[in-house]
Amino acid sequence: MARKTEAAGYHHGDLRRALLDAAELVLAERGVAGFTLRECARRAGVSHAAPAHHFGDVTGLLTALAALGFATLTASMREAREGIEDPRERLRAIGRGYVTFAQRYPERFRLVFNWHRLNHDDPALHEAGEAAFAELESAIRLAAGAGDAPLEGELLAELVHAWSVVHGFAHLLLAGQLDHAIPDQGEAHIVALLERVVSRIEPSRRDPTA
Amino acid sequence: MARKTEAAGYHHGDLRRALLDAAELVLAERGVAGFTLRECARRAGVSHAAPAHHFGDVTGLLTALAALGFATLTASMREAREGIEDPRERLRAIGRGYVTFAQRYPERFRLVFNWHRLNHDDPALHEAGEAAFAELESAIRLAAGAGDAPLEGELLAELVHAWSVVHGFAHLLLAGQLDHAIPDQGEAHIVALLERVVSRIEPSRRDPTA
DNA sequence: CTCTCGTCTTGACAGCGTCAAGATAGAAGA
DNA sequence: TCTTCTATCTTGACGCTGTCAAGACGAGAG
Repeated sequence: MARKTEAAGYHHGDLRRALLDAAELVLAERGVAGFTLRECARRAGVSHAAPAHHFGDVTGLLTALAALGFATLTASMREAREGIEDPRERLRAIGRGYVTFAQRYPERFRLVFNWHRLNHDDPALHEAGEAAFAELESAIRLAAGAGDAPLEGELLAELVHAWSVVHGFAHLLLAGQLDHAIPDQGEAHIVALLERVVSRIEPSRRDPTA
Repeated sequence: MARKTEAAGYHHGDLRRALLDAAELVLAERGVAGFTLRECARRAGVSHAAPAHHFGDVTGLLTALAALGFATLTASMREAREGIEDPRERLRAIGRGYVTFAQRYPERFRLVFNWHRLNHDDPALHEAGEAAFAELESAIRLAAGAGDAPLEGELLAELVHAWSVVHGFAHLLLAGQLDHAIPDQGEAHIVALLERVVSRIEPSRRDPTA
């Protein structure tokens, strides 16, 4: 509805965009496992073989989708840290944004970090992943007061620790594993728990330049 | 080869076991995404519809496999903590065992924490997951000196933090995301990094009974 | 007006999960 | 010993999937 041009002719006009939109829906509804090229084509109103001309195969479409997913993740982290000046609080805000993304778009989160069914040589995917990583890295550097020191030793450990914490929390949450620990799965409980967990990220506890 | 009975008759004898063995191989080779019932049946030397009589559908077989995977994870954590008395070192050893499992059996790890394609109402799966969780919980309680206090507040946060750290590290490692941070992916570098990250798990830093 | 080329369709193929129906063989009962 | 029963496994079919080859279409260039 109200798309740019609802041209139903032989040539679609912006099929690539339409397929990505459809794929987004299919992914959200059916997950990575239930994702189907033909269903995407159906929703975009084209034949089953049309997607091949724009994305090659199913891996190509999922990879393009994953690149967009990374962009959304980056945006979620940026939005969360907006306006926060204190370096350590800023870092934790980014962590919250990371988990928020996973909660809001669970299937996108799963797709983006899915080893299979993704073309890891794709430049767009790689670049989008780098951008998300850079968001984390710069926050860590700021919080640790590391400037542009080489990313190694305790500084690297601090980064990987922070990343692991939020990544693991998000994954456990989506996998329903926190049910083991939290009987009451209310949103408020989750937020409170995340707050306590994120508070364990304390970059300047040690000398990051060691 | 040298299976119990190599009976090639109409009745297999221990087809359930044979299918699980075959499925283990298929999973390791092709991953969860490339897993197929028919390939399992082929390797077990039976018809394509035979697995249905023992596992219902593909979800049933994967769920049975996941239960076994949880058992392996539990064993890996137990083996890692064996003989270690110091509570905090014991907890970190369990974390190392967790990551070791993921490195040794990447597809099992992915399967076990896969929300889709698994029957979460299955009692065997639930029990096996509970056992793995109990390993972590008891170690946390010991390290925090919490006795049998209710699992909430800072104690709960400590548990979820420790779990998130190792779970996130394992996932990032398997997803190849640590390539962003570590150019040299040598095994020694990974181990050293994991050691530094795991050392961030410090249960008695605060009052766990708060 | 014609040609060309990128875009999309049609049709086919093998592989997949699942279901229904039938074949088999070991065990249980006469 | 012979029969019957029942769990186990096979066969065949269905619609779905991804992918490929060939052809139809249409817009823009010459």
